[in-house]
Amino acid sequence: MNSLIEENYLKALFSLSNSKGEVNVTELSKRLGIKMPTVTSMMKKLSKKKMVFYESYKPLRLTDKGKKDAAIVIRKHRLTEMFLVQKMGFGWEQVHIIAEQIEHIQAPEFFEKMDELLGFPKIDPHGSPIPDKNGKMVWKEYNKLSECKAGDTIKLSAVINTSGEFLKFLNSRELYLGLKVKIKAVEPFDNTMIVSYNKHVSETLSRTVSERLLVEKI
Amino acid sequence: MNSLIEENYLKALFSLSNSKGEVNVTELSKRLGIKMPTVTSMMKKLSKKKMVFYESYKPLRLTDKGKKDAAIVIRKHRLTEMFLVQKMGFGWEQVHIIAEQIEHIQAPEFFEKMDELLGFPKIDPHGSPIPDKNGKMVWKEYNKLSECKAGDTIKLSAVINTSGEFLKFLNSRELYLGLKVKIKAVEPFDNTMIVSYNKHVSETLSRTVSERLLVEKI
DNA sequence: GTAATATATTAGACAAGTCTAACTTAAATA
DNA sequence: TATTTAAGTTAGACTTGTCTAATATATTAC
Repeated sequence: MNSLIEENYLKALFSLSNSKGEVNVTELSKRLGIKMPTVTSMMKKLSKKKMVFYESYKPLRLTDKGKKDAAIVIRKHRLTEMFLVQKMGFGWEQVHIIAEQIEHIQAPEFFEKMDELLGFPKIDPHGSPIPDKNGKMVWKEYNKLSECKAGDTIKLSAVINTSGEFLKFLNSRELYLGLKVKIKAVEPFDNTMIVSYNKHVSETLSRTVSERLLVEKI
Repeated sequence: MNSLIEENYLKALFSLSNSKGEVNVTELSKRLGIKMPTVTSMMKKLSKKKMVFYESYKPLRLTDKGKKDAAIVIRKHRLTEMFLVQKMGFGWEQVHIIAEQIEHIQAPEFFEKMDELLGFPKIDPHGSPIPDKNGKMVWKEYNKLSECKAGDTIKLSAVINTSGEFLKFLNSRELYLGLKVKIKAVEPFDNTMIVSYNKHVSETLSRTVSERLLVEKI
């Protein structure tokens, strides 16, 4: 079992590893707002617990166990955020700080239940994958279509919040996962997108739609 | 701001004071599973913080501030339990340990939201009052009617889980708060109660009903 | 009212997590 | 390559919350 504080180190190390590749003590120290000597001593401790590979002056790396434990904390964070928004009516801007606390609750059933009530989402509304209860996660961070700009060519990769209505809409326009789409223009006024794909030379997608489509740039 | 650990001391002291009147170090120590010298030193600390009145060898007493802070933790605990049961589908036996952790989350909005989603309950399903967000609580612990026995005379004091259906049922039998009721018999088989009140010489109440009625013994 | 017992406190140690100051190693630069 | 600078570590102190052993105060019983 990891302490709350150990969990925070693991989580920070996990997300830094994913965005930067190699992680050094300075970066981890900055991310956590904790001085370097403290970080060093925690790395030694986590090394003893087989959570990180640590050698003096070498970059920091999580072990498989460390990765798993970190992913589970991230899972709890993301499920909590979604639960707060979708089931309790909070706004997205409010939920991060609450989830930072709830992610440390030790009660797997609690998060299983959230997962169930949310319909077992695989990706959160930011396009970040939600690890499963064993810490396994689909390896990709997606962008929202709404964040792309005119001229981009992208591949549709996932959808958020798969309501029947939305899926029906996608079907009606022959939009499916894996599809290559070119963004022809973006209306500055209401962010409506004009796109083309396959035989569809000019299709209009509202902001409501483009925010629910996750894509990879090509 | 109190630490999680301070909160646990306050909570324990609060509930012991309510059930026993005077509280001594031994009792608090037993309740918390923490050795007496540790308790003594925490009492000194909480005394410095104006949370408890502490004098060597004297009984322990919470200050108004201490009571308020304790009541807020209890509020969070009780709201969490109700939320877990009523909104997330947990069983009553599962929720206590989870609530013990969530009660320490520092995010008033989170508990306000639970309160709202639960319809601002004043009493939890055990008949214990839920303090308001300022730590004020109605001073009474009720018993469930279902826990009374044949021969008891009681006063109906509160109802749990006030669905429209249930209120309609109470109305139809002319059962109202404040009513004096005599328990004539309890069926050992299904716990059905035979009661009399006013002009109703013999009325039958199912277990489902008697578990939702909170009473005071007379 | 004194002895025995129960209750409470003091003193000192320990673990976790933090810090600052001083020192070491590695990397960058001239 | 020698030097300067950046990065990392060691040493030692501090805080919070815990413990055990020893001591002090109340309470109970005779």
